[in-house]
Amino acid sequence: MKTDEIREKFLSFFENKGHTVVKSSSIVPKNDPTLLFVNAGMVPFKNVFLGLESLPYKRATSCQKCFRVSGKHNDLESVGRTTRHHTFFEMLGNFSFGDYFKKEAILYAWEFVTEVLKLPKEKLYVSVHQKDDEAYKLWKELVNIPEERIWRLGDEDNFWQMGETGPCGYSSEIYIDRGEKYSQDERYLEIWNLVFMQFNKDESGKIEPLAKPSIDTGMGLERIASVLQGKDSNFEIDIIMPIINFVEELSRKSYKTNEEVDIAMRVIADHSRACTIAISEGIIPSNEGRGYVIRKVLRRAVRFGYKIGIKEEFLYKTVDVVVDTLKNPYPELEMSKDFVKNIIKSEESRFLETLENSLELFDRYVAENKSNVISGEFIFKAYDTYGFPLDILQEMAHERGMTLDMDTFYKLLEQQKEESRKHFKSEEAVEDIYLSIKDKAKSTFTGYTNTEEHSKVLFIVKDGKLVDELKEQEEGVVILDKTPFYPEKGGQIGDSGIIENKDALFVVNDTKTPADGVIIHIGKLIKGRLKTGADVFAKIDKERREDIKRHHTSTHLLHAALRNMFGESVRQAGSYVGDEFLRFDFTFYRSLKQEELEALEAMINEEIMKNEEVFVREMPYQEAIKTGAMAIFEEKYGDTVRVISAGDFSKELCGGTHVKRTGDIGYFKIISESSVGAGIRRIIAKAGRKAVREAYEDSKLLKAISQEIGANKQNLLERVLALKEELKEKESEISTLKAKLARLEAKSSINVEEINGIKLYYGILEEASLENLREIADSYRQHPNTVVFLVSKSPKKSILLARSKDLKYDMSKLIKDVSKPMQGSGGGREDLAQGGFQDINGFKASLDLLKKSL
RNA sequence: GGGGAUGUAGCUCAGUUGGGAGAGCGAUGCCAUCGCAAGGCAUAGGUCGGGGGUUCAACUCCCCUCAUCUCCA
Repeated sequence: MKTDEIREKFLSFFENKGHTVVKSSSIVPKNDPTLLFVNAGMVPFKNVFLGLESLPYKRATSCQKCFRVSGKHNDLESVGRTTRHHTFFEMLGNFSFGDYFKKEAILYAWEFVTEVLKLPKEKLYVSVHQKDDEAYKLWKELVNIPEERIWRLGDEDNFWQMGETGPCGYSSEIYIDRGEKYSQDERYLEIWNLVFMQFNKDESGKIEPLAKPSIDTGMGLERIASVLQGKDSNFEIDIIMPIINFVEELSRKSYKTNEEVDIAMRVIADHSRACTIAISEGIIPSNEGRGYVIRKVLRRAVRFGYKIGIKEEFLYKTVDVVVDTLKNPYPELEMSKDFVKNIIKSEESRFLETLENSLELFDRYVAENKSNVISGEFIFKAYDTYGFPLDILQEMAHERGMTLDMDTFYKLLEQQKEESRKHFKSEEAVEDIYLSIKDKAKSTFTGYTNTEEHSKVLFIVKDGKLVDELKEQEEGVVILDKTPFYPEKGGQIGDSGIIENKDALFVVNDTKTPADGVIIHIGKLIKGRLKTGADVFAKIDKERREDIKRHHTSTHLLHAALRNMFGESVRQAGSYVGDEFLRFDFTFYRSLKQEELEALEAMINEEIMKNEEVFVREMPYQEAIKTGAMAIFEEKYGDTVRVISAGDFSKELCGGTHVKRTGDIGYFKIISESSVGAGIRRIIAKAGRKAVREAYEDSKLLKAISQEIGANKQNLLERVLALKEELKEKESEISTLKAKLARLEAKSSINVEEINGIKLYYGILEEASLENLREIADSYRQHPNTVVFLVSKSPKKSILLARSKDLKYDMSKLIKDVSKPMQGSGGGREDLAQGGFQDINGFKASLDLLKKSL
C-alpha cells in the first residue's frame, strides 16, 4: 500500500467515526516558547488538552509533520545509523478531547489495523500498563486477544506525561511480529501508541483523576508504511527510496553494498526531507534558534555527501525528488520549491567554504605540532571558532595515525554550555493573571469598522493583580467587553487612544493580546476613578490609526512587488507595521541594487495611483489558499481567515487594518535596505504623510547643501566630486611644499660638528612633521659615520635621532636619555628613533648629553 | 541571549615586545611581438570596518559599536 494511500485511509477512517480532519500545523509550534519544533502529533492540541483553549469539535484526526532534532527527543545523531530514526517524519493520530475514552480508542485502533490495513490478527501483540486493568480487560474481552499476546509493562514503556506537571496517563501499544528472521529486539515492532490521558499531576507530584479523560494516539507513518510494504527499513518505502536512488546516481555508488555508504545515503535522504520541509515553512538556516538547528541538519547531510565522494553542492538537487514524494499531502511544497533550492544551495556553498578553511587549519596545525596527539584545546578551537566538523576532524586524524584528546575537548565544550545556560533568559511566559481570567475576559474586536465604541469594563489589572478600581495617576490595564483598539499582532503595533466616562479619563498607550481573545489596554488613569463594571466610551487615536493603516497596506504592496520582481524565492521573514514607518524582512540571497529599489518604489507608487479598492473577505483557510492568497506561516485549524486584496496586485491573509483604496496611502518611499543575517534582507519604508515629510526633509537638506557649496541640484554631485578631488590635490601639494620648506629650513638651521670622528648633524626646525624629519635625516645618514639629531616645534613637538647603518649605537635607548632635559621621551628602531618633548629650552643640555655619549 | 574568530589596495592575503603601510593577482600606461601564449618597465589605487581612550607615537594595546563566519543556549 502506497504511503499516500495509508495517510488518506487513516484520515477518512476517523472522519467516518465523527472526527474532524485537521490539516497538519506548521512544524513551528504556535504560542509555545518551550518547544523549538512540533515533535508529536498532539502538540498543536496541547492547549486544548491543558484546558486553555477550546475547539468547536471534540474529536480530531491529523497527519502531523514532526521534527525530532533538539531538546528531549534528540534523534539527530542516530539518524542514518539505524533503520528507524528520522529528523522529519509524519505522525498519524486520532484525538478525543474529553469525548470517548479507552474503549473506543482501542476498538477504533483495532478495526483500522485489522480491517483497513488488513494486518494479520495473529501477528499482532499489545502492551498495557501493569496497573491498567481496564485496558487489559478491553483488549482481552472485547477484542479477544489471547492473554499471551498482551504484555503488561511498567512506567518506562506504558506511562506517558506531557511534562513535569499536567495531564498524564497510561498508554497501550500495538506491536507486530515480523517473524523469526529478526533478532528479538527487532522482531516485535511497535506500530501504534494509544495514550489514555486520565490523570493530572500537580507541582507536588500528586496524581489526581481528570474530570474529562482524553485520548491521544500516534502512529508513525513511515514505520507503518514499511510494514505494509514489506520493507525492513523505513528508508525503503515508496516516499523515501526515490531519494536514496537519486543519491546513488549523484555519488555513483550503490545502496546496500557498504555499511558506511548506506549510513550516508540514509542521512542524506532523511535530512533532505527535513530541510525541504523546514525551509519551505520559512525556517532559514542561521546561527540561532530554529534556523541554527536546520543549519546543523543541512550541514550534516553535506558532510555525509562529502564522505561518499560528493564534493560539491548537491543537496539542493534532492529537493525535486523530495517534493515529488510529498506533493500530494502538501501541495504548497511545489510553490516554494525554487526558493528552498536557492537557500539550500547557498548554504551548501558557504559550508563547503568553511570546510576548506578547516582543512587548511588542520594542515597548519599538523605541520607545527610535533606530537601525534591532537590537543583538546585545538579541537575545541577548530570546532568552536571555525566550525570544523568533528567527525571529519577525527577521520583526518586517524588517516594520519594521530589520536585526539577528546576528554579535554568535551570538558571545554561542557564549560561553554554551562556558561551559555547561565546567561540564558527564558522567553517571558504569558502572565498567569490573563490565563486565569481567560474565559471571562474575551473582548469583541470592532475596530475593523469602528473607531469608537460604547462598552463596559470587564476587568482592571494593576501590578499583575485584579483590582476593582483604578485611582487618579495610577497605571494599569483595562479589559473591555467590546473594543475598537487593535492589539499588537501580526507585526502591526497596538492602537493608542482614550477610554473615558463622566468619572474617568484613561489614556491608552498600547494595546496587546496576551492570551487568545483577550485584549488589554495598557495606560494610565489621568483623571477621576475607573471601576470594574463601569460603562465607558473607548476612542482610538484616529490619525495614528490612519498612519498605521497606510503602512500596513503598503507592506502588502511591497511584499507583492518584491515577489513580482524576484519571484517566489522572496518570502516574508518578519515585519513591523507602525505609525512612523514600516519594516519588512524577507528572504533574499543578496543585497538590492539602487536601480532595483527605485523600480520597487515606482511599482508601488504606480499601484497607489491606480487607486484600486482594497477588499477584505472572510473565508475558510483552504479556500483562501486555493485562490492563491499568500499565507505567512500562520495557519489556524478550521478557522476562517481574512483575505486582503489590493486590486489584482496583492492578495494576502492578514488580520490587520487596512486603507479602503490604495490611493489612500498617498505616497510610498523606501528609506533603507540592509542585511539582517544570512539570506535575509530588511527594507525600511514610509507611507503617506510620513513619506511626504521624509521627502520634504531630503529636499530641504539638498537645497541647503547646494547653497552652501554654491551649486544647483543638477551639478551638485559633480561639484562635490570636484571639490573632493581639489582637496586631495591641495593636500598633496601642501605636503610637498611642507617637505620642501622643511628641507630649505634645514639647510640654514642645521649645524654640523665632528665628535670623536663622527659627524653630528643637529638643529631645531620651526615647521616639520615627523615624516619631513625622517626624510631630511635619511639624506644625511646615507653617508657613513653620521648621527642626526633633529627637533621640530610644529605641527607637533617632535624629536628624531638617527644614525648611519655602519654605526652601532642603539638609538631607541639613547633617545630616552638624550630627550630627558627637554622633558621628552621616545623610542623606535636601533638606527632611527623618534619621540616628543615638552620644553625646547632643554635642547642645549640634550645636545651636550648626546655629544658625551658618542 | 552568551562566547570565539575575522575585517588592511578592485580581489586573495602578509604586517612579532607600539616607532617608516606591503606582496601576489587584477587595472592603467609605455616597451616588445607577424600573430598568439606570455614577457619587460612604470603608474595609479588605502578614512588599515566605525567611534572613543591610553601614549611623545596606535594597523598594532584597552573600551564601545557595526558587518561576516562559527560554537553554545
